[in-house]
Amino acid sequence: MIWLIPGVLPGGKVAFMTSAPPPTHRTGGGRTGRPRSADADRAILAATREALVELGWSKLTMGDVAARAGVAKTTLYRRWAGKSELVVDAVAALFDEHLELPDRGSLGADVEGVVLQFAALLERPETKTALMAVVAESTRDDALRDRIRSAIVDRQKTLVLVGRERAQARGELPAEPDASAAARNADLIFDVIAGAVVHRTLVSAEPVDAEWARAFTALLVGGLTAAAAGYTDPAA
Amino acid sequence: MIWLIPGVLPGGKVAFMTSAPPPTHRTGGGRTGRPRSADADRAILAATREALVELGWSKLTMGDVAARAGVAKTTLYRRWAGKSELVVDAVAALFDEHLELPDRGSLGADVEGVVLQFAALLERPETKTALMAVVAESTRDDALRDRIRSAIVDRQKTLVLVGRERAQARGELPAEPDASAAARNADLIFDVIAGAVVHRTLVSAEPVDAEWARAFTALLVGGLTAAAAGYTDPAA
DNA sequence: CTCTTACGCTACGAGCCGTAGCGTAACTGC
DNA sequence: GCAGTTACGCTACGGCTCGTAGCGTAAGAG
Repeated sequence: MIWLIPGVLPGGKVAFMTSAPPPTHRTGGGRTGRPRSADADRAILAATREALVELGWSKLTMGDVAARAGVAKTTLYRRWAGKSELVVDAVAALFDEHLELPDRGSLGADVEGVVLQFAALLERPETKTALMAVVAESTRDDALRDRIRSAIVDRQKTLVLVGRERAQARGELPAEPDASAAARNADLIFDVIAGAVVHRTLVSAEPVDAEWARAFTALLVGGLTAAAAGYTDPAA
Repeated sequence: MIWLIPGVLPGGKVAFMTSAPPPTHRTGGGRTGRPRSADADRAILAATREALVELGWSKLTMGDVAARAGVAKTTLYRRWAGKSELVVDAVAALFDEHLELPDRGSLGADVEGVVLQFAALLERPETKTALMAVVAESTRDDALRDRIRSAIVDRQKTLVLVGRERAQARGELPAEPDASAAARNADLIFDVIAGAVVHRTLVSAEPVDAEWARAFTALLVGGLTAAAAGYTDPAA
């Protein structure tokens, strides 16, 4: 059983948090009783990020976070089902704050921008140690997977959609024939960009610098324009 | 301090395992004393894979694996420093067995083949739950990172190098100007392929089917040939 | 037959988990 | 104000996992 409760993240934006029991997380209106402390939320999430930097994912404990935040351990468990859920919300706030896509004038420049931005986010020790861990956890927890998707992944995917729209408006890319093909294509591009940056940063453990971003962008944009020109396997 | 000890994996191939104390892991010749049981090695690694399938990474414990393998818990700790190291060796054996690159006649066909092969490996519950977890762990453990690299990542990268060599022999791709550029390029392609497949499988949680593999291959090969034709950002 | 190393077993302190129980604090509606 | 309701802090707890120590035994090397 999963409850979806609208909650307010540090950025002031509304997100959805899944909690264990029915935690009635409202901010302004409604029910009776003592309301949950928004200060506690902020303190807990900030403490979580701090603990991630100092201890990393595996050595981070709920008790430690509670102590840092100055709240009781039970308060954490009243709001989050466990470490994974807590950490997802804690790092999701960073994605909220640091992802944007200013128009840089060309498809290539836009791609390069988003690559560097995403890479900068992944270079942070909080995200570096947390992201793969929660993804690993999500392979056995569908609710957690949905939480990651809505709190983190979808925010990145938006950038791809915006970038493609701009490129089409500029005439750099053709319009998609139908909606489902467009969606498949966007998913593909998203997996390629996000996957390459993540793999470079976390598996190969080498920096996404300007040079790499340029080479990657050339490869991707080349592929996109080639595909637009009707490329198929020459051996087929 | 790290020791590198040649050991024999299930496939019969020789791999390198890092153990905590000086465990003198020899098979045929050398020192005095009772030799380590190769049967125990096989049983432990098989038990680890079995436990990964049933329990997943987070609920797998050293005690459980020892019980399944029919050995004492202390024996595990005599050979592996902890859960991460053990799991890396356990899944590395799968990569040894299931990665190969038959010549399919064209660059596109080779890419598609390796994508599907890698995806099939990632669809297994053992690898699915383990790979991201150990990568996450490795962000705070350099020795573990090296172990992952030599036991898993380098085996995949070899396929990229073989594929490129073939493509160059076929005339599908030009020869590289210098060695360092060639290495950078191979790293880029590797991060793109492995990253996209991993991201698609584990983050987007959608299958790498024939259709996706074809679309991805078209994108990548298109980018490679475009780059070979001297593509640069048209807005630059 | 001795030396050396690996193994199985038991036992242990330490740490974290997640929850129960209780008294208190904060806010709502009457 | 006052009752009703919900959140909070605190304490305590059983249960589990960790990683190690100690000891007697098993298996090869010389």
